[in-house]
Amino acid sequence: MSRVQAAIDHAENSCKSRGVKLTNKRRQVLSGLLQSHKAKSAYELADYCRDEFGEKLPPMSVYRILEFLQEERLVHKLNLANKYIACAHITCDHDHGISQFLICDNCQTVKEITVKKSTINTLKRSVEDAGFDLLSPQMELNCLCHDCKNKAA
Amino acid sequence: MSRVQAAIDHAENSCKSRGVKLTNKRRQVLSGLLQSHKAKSAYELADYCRDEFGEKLPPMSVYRILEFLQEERLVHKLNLANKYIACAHITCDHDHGISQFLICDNCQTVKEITVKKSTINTLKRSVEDAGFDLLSPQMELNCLCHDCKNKAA
DNA sequence: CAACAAAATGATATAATATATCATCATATT
DNA sequence: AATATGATGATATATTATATCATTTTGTTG
Repeated sequence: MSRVQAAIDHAENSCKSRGVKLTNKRRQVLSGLLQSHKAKSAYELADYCRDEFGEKLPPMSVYRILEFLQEERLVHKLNLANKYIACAHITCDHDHGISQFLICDNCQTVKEITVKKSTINTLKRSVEDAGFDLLSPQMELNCLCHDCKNKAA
Repeated sequence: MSRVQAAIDHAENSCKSRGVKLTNKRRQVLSGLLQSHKAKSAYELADYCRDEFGEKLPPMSVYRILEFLQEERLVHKLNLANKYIACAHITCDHDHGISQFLICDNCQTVKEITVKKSTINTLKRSVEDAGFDLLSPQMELNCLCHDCKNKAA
């Protein structure tokens, strides 16, 4: 079974157990995101669904679906580029921690990594020292992936 | 001398020593950002200049000016909200490190703090372990400031 | 099953953010 | 003054996002 299919199956189960529905359109949008290692905009996803599944999906619907998928923790929004990407941990059953997104400045490949608990705690402390409570940290880090680095050299 | 004026004076000098000009319009946009502890959009800054200085400043010019100010490290873009904020370290002469932006979800106040070298190094290592080189990390953290927290309680 | 309620999606309009491009104005330098 | 460079204006348009009302689909209940 493909990586994409496995992720979709997991998402299906996760939704079922949370009492919400992973409808056909939602599955299509999710698979559009799972397909690639680059983030996609809502409009790109609308195009993808039209081209891939022959279904006209208005951008408005895509936005609603993305909102749903984010609530179900299946998708993240990358604010750096105003695009969306599938959560890398769909197939993990356990609730994962705080994510960092490494975005290659050159090829736009995105990699999601999880930070250590201790680093998070350090962070939390410095935030609290500054008079704030951390709600939902999400770091988007401008990087150069080693593939691109090597090509450039 | 006011905090705003002090910052503008510093910016002035910094630009001079870098061989670029802090023009009138650029100064106006910068002062619009220095004025508040909340981030402002390019269009809000255009309005601000019109209202405050009676100068019609087209959004296109604001974007160019913001680009200039970012290059001169006087201004940051907050991607979380697609808004802009003055650098908190304009009046420090030394080059500051990597910034975290704490954004209150409730009142939109932004506070810029600098992370410790050791935390940065930890971060760098985990990024490199994942096959990426860190270019310019900027963390924008969704927070609740203690003022709002106390009011809510 | 019919009737109703709730959830999902469609359609349309419009707002907000951002970029591309060419024209004009201001300022330095010779 | 002539010219070059940098800054700004004007305009068009692209891109991302939200608001709102209509329609369709699905689920529940009598």
